[in-house]
Amino acid sequence: MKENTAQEKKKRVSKPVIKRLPRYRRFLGELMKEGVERISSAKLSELMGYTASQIRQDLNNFGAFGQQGYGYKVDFLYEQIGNIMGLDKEYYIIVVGFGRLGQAMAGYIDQYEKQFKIAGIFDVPDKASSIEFKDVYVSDMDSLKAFCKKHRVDMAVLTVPRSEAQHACDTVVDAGIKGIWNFTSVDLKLPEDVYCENVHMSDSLHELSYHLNE
Amino acid sequence: MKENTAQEKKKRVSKPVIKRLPRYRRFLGELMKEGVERISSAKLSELMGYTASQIRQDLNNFGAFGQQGYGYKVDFLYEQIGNIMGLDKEYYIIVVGFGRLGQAMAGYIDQYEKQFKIAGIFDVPDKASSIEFKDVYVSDMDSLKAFCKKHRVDMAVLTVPRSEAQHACDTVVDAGIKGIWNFTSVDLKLPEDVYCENVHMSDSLHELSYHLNE
DNA sequence: TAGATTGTTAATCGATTAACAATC
DNA sequence: TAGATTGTTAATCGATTAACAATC
Repeated sequence: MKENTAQEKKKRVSKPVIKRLPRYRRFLGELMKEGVERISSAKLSELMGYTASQIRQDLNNFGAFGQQGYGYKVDFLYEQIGNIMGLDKEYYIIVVGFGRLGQAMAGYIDQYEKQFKIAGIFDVPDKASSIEFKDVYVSDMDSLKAFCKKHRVDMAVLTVPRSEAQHACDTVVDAGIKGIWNFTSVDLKLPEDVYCENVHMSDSLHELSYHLNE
Repeated sequence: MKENTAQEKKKRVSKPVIKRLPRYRRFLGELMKEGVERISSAKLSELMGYTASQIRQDLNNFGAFGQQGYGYKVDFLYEQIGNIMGLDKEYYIIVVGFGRLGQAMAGYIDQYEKQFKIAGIFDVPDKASSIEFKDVYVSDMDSLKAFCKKHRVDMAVLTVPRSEAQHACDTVVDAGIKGIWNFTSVDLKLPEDVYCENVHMSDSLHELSYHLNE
């Protein structure tokens, strides 16, 4: 994972650009469904609310995907952006914390994110093995590290209670996992080589509250 | 909600600042729990990873909450930021879509977000009234508008399937709701006076995938 | 008072937008 | 070829950081 890919030849891509990538792909996916074959940055601008200039700048961070005088081929661009984000590969995920939210996320991943596979589910002993998700049993947290030694695991979804968050995180990091999808409303302390994507529900709700009062 | 509050005397506060507010409050809340009474921007900087300069700039968008030579009183600042975000008020929420995710969110709000009250729950007829959350029955979507006429409703949590998202959104907007907490992985089309806070799970997961491949 | 730390103005940096030459 | 639209360089705008006078 450290070859000199398109992403790395150029100087580091900025955070705002990366944050926009999934949305580009999502819109292109919609266009594909509607049978649209090509699109110009101007049309995409109208659709997405970014300037055409920004769209072209964003894409040119990764390569020249368009054609002068023509625009972009929708399916080609969709695929390219997918590749840039690594969505051409498969990922094995474990779910840590299998309450309502953990179950919802496992269901979501299973149903909508085909290249992400639920490899294992972990929770405290009294919840462990009392429930089951498809063909995956819920195991005791204590067996997490051993499990990761035995099976490939690329990321962990953290859906444990606030109070368990840092401890669960430490366990997962200790097991060698490098990607965390964090739903715990806590900012986790992490080593540098582990990437954590936060879904801070509480922050999000409070921001909504702010805007209602503007 | 249009008085000349502190937020509005000064020129419009920028989006990045607003996004940081909930996180400030969260950290201050932690400090309070630990019994810390005062904190300087320098200490907070260490803790949160923003520069001290940025912290002072951010706060001074809303007023002068500190004291030269002393720093900030933790509990006072916590409360002020809460006020700025409108967290001194109560909000009535309806949950639209009561699958696993809707149930998880209702549970989360009920347990952790005390000033947000679950006023009603809506889903399609065959799910309606088959389940129940605390003292709230699940009603048919068709009754949503009438419900909002009768009861105060400040926001709607959308947790319906992708395919139903825009329709559910239209229903909610038609019922006069001005705040939407959107979990549907779809960008909703909205009138200008409705604010929508998105939790795009799919985008978030794909961003994580990107970073794993850097 | 002296020391500390804010509030605020000025300087820098980075991201967005505009412009246009390259080219399909 | 003429028209359209990209890729890319240059200009602008906004956000972050630095600096320092005000003041507790």
